[in-house]
Amino acid sequence: MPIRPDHQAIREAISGIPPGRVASYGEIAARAGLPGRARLVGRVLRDAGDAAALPWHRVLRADGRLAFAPRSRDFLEQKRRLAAEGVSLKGGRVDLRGFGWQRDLDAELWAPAPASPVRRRRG
DNA sequence: GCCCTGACGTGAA
DNA sequence: ATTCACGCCAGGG
Repeated sequence: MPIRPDHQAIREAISGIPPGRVASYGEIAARAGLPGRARLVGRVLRDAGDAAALPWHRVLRADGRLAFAPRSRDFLEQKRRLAAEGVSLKGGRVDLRGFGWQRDLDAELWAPAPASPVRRRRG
């Protein structure tokens, strides 16, 4: 069985998603050093199956929707596991601004304006 | 090798 | 919000 550095990197990236947070396929691919290879991430997960101790439920599409058909067994299972970590779906999607692992730049800028001006020198 | 199908992403209409 | 067209590329037939 030839080694698959790519797959390994992807599995590691997935393992790194903290509980209660989620990441998109593309994000994982990028973190694994494989930008643009979102589909490969899906492939790896399919191959891995439920047996692998990977937090597969924390991986979803870039728009916050789960990758499975809304009434499929897998969809429900993923939804259940996410709920168990406090991640909920609203309108069938997860709010990436709240649960995303690497929140995007817009989100950063949107960040609640510091209630108090940042580092005021002693106030 | 060619064609089709994907646990995808993005931009345009 | 939806649909479409592409880009991507590993596998299966």
